[in-house]
Amino acid sequence: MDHCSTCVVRNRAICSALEMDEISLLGKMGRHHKLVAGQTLIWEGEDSLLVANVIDGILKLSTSLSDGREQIVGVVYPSDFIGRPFGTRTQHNVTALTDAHVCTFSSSDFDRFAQSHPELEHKLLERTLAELDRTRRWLLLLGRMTASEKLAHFLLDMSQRLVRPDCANDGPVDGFDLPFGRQQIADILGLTIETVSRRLNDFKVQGLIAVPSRRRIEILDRDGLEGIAEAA
Amino acid sequence: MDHCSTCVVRNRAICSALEMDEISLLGKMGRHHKLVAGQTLIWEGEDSLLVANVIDGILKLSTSLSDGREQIVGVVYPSDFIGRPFGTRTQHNVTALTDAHVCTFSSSDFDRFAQSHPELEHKLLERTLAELDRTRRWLLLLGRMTASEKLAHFLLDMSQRLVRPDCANDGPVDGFDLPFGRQQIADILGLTIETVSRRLNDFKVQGLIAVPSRRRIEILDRDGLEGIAEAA
DNA sequence: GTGCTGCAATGATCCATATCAATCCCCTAG
DNA sequence: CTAGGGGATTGATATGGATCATTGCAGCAC
Repeated sequence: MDHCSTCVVRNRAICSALEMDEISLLGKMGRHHKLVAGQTLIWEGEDSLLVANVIDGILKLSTSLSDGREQIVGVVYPSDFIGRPFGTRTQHNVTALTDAHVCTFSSSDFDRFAQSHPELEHKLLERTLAELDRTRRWLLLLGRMTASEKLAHFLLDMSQRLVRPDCANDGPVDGFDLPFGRQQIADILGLTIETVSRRLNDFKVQGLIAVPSRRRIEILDRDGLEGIAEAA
Repeated sequence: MDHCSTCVVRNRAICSALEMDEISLLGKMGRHHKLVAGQTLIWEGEDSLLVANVIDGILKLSTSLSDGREQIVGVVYPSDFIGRPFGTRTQHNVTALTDAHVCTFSSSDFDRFAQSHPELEHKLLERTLAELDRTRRWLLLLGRMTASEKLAHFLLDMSQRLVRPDCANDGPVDGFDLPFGRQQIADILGLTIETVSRRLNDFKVQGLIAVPSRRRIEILDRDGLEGIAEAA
């Protein structure tokens, strides 16, 4: 597969510290993949050592127990990295939630490139530290919050994340389309579909949100929601 | 405060990629602190930009809600790093669980040093990636496991982590002293003290463990515990 | 239109864990 | 020795969310 010019261009955002010809070098090493919604890129326990860069679309990282209980452990957006460089196997499934484009690298190619480009490693470190912080806040949510608090947090978080990429990014939006079905929301928050549905309905009744269609959410009373989400 | 030779020596473990004189340079920038059990090094929301390296002892990272509910989001062992370099504030409390020694650096000093020592950044990246994986597995535990499963996992995890530093590290040990009280176990697992106590007692009755004193645990039937902890 | 199919909403009931309330058991001070 | 105190255990009860079952509804094929 030839190198993909989209990857080359998009990698610019991530490798902004590198000069142009090095960016295209990285781009040439990558392979471009189209994923359809629901398609899994990496399986938990699979031994393909793969690293990727999301060009477009939204993906989930998930792990599950043998009896089918599933927990989503991360949601990945355009320009984010996927996978585990430096010789360790990826620990979770990576599945596209929407149609998506990714640029994959063999872990060893990427490692070699990264080792000789400290600026890239630095960026990666900053991102990883930020992701770790986000994941730790998520622990608080899963371990100590009620269903309503979880959902309020989730909706407020989504309103900040799901800004349309084509528009100027100026803060949270009050109406957005979730890339998740109810089951996935449940798997993010450690709840069941039914509880998600009921608490969402509570919010509707209380006039905090409107749900004009299955996946569409409109926040009507942001302060009210924040009141439920409470203090950090 | 003078630079601390212990820090210089211990930093060797972390900065093994660096030559000796650079290690002592880093050591010289650090300040050595003694912490007593229960003492808090960094408060959530405090604006001290601080980074540290644990020399000795065990510390917890925790966040809490305004009404007092607390979640431990990380446990830190000797040689681990604490804090958030590169300009972001630490997001959680850092509290010593045992008496501890740490070597602190001002975030800006550390950043400057790290930027010019890619080997250090690389190590830090590897550690951060590993910690992220561990934290994501913890999400599964908090979101989808029952109290018994949580506790079984916890005990098995402890038996691997709490190898005595003075002994050869050859795998998990079946008897160990927890550095946590019941409340802290509860705050790690997202449970209440009472539930921790009861499930622990179940394990005792089932002959899986013995609890000769408050903080001591002896694993009598490892396979049995693993059966409860189930599949990943 | 009719019927199917898959998700979401609603309802009824159950149960694991939280909550509230006593003890109990070291451990230390005197 | 006794007394006091903080953590841990144990007990009784409440409840949030899970579970099981049904119904509703939008999209699509025919």
